[in-house]
Amino acid sequence: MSEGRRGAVRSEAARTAILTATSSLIERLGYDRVTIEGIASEAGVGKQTIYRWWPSKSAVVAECLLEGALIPETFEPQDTGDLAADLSEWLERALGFVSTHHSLLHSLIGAAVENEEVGQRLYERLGASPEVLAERLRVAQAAGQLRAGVSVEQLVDAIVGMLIARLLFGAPIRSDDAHGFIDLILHGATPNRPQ
Amino acid sequence: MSEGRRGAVRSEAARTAILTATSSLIERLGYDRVTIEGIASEAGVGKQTIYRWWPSKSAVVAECLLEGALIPETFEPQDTGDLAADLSEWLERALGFVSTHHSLLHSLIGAAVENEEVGQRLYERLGASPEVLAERLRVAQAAGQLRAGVSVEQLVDAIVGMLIARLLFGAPIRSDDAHGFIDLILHGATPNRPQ
Amino acid sequence: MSEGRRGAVRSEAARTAILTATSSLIERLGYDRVTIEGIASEAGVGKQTIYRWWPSKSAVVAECLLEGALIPETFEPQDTGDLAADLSEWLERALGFVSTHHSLLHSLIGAAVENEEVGQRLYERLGASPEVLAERLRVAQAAGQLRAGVSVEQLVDAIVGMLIARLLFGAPIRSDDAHGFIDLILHGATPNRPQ
Amino acid sequence: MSEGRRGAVRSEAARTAILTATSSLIERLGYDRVTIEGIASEAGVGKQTIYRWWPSKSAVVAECLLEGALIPETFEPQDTGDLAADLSEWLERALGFVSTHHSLLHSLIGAAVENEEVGQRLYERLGASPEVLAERLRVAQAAGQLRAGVSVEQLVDAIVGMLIARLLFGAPIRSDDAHGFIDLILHGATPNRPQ
DNA sequence: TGATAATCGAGACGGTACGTCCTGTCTTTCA
DNA sequence: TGAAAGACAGGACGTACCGTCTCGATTATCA
Repeated sequence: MSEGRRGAVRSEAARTAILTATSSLIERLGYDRVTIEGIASEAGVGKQTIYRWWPSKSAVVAECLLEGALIPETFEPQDTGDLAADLSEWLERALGFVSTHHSLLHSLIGAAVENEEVGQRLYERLGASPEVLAERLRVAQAAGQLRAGVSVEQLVDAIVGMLIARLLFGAPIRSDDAHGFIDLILHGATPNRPQ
Repeated sequence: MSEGRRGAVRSEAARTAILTATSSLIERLGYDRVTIEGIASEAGVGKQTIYRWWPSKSAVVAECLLEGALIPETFEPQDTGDLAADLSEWLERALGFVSTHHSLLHSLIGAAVENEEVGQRLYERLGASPEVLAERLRVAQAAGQLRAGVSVEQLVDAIVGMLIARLLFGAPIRSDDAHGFIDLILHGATPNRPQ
Repeated sequence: MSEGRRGAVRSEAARTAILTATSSLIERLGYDRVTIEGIASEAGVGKQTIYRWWPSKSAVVAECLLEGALIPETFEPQDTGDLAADLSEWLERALGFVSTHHSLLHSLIGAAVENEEVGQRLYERLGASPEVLAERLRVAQAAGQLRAGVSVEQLVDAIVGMLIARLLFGAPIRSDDAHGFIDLILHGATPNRPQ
Repeated sequence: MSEGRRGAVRSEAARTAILTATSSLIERLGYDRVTIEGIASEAGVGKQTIYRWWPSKSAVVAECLLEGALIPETFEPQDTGDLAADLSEWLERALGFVSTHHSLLHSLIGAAVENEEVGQRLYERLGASPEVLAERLRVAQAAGQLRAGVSVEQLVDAIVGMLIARLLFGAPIRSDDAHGFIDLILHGATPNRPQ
């Protein structure tokens, strides 16, 4: 078990202070106005302590997301058996959060561009991770609630993509869009479907 | 009629040189490694000439997009009467472009986070502008090819959002996803639709 | 006589406005915080109008001195026949002016470093020009009031130099130093002189 | 004892490189064509390292003078008991130096206008510091070699001032002026002195 | 009296340097 | 020996001026 490791061990206090400071600064200033020096100073920590454990600012942000320091809530679709209701209810909650934390989310998309891991963590936090949203869809697929040939990945991309697109392009976000959007996705845009 | 404007007039040569240099540098280095100083030097222009006409790097990029300096091609859905075919064909072209210019597009999303106008111009260039994609959909709606109650905006967001989501989250992009995705959107994910 | 000069003639109004603006700005800001653009703007004049007639900022200052725009008073030693009294009275006035316009004079020394002509004009304005102070001394020399072998130039340099040295090195300047200094210069520092 | 100072210590190598580069550039280009960026580049140093320790270009020059980087020689009057001979010999050396380094000294007067400390250091370097030239004069005063009522400060100002005046106003400087000037100062300009 | 030529205010232009901020690395001291 | 403090080389920022140029309007002379 012991592999001859000597000397002081990584300070949990410092690590926590860094994540807290980062989250707080991002909320106050937005991602791109946050600097490593600002984090170090806010956290009462040396810059080197940050660089020792993370390769970049965006990596710290990724860990903030992982720890729930930035987005404490979780958004998981339920499984009541009613796919449309479950998805609508989930998307309503997600859209509600996004609309009230518009600038935070906008910031995080910026971080995601720099660092793919941030994107993944963000994806997960909003309940759209492979293990959560996709799982719910796969359950539905298994229950025959999805057409044959429908790609779960495409389905997820359509839903999450709508969310991202609204954030990026400044379109208004209202949680009561949720039902209509899920209806569109599940039942299609055309009036008649070939059986 | 004359509104008393005196003094030398804006140099079109300088303006063009700046847009050209910016486009070239973004393609070579990626948006976030491009600097105002780099643009000025590449364009053979003083920094002040940039700051005189644009407030920020991202604003220059927005104008590059507007002028077609970054994305010369345009992607407009046709109107053959067959909505599914038109959209599939268009999305296929767009996905093809995106997949072969992955890093450019990734860059531009970064610029779009900084500057909403970049997002709008990017949106438009990909054929998803209100005047183009949405127009095609409205035509379809008028022709009864869309269900009542379907929001054209949501439809567009779902399609473009998918594109953005793939770019951001590193998912593979292949132009032969187009048909399946349009089918999903138009006909829905569920096997039976309440009539 | 006429050498075929065609076109508009130099605007005296512009010339005067420039000299006035320059003098005013130097008094308010000090020579080195005055800029050509500042002068042009204050004078309501185009930059080119300054560059057309003067090669540099310091040349404008030299003309300001020449016109008495910066130092309206003149300081000329009288000739009552009493050399010591004349010089004391003159130096007292000069030191009085210098002590009450300390920062202006300091500024002008800066201009003199850049442009020798400014030095000459300054020199003249304080009454130490070859045509004035040196002339008074030459009169005294002719009247046998100066020793044989005494160089008038050295005498002038000693007096004016003291003034400059005090300005440059921040020593206090009081007009009642004048009598003692002239006494020193005229009668020497040593108690006994070889006859 | 320990006053709790943590962190890396000031780099003597950087400090020396900056002073050396500054001196070299001033000699090559003259004070006003030297820039902070030029110094930094010549010294292989970041600009911030200059701004961290000096508030301005002229402050760096003051330190150059203090370290003897610009004027390595020192000019101190001897004390052989013969005041006139000591001062003549000293002034001859000083004038000799000034005449062979005319443009350097001209430059330094420009720096002295910007920064009083440069003036003081320059003063000192030429042997005219309170602790040196004035001391020699005070010794002479104590030995009864100066008249009662003669101000040592005025004496020093007359001598150094002559030097400055010649530099500023472009008068020729020749080291054989020294004897005559000291004779003038010590024995006065007038042929007869009231006993 | 119209063409020519010079001036004027205005202001854009290519540049240079400013002083500040931040990056990522290295060094010193403390606990 | 890990962590704070902080100095370091470097690079970009956005601003201020430089000295030149171009623009349209306004004089003045000459043909």
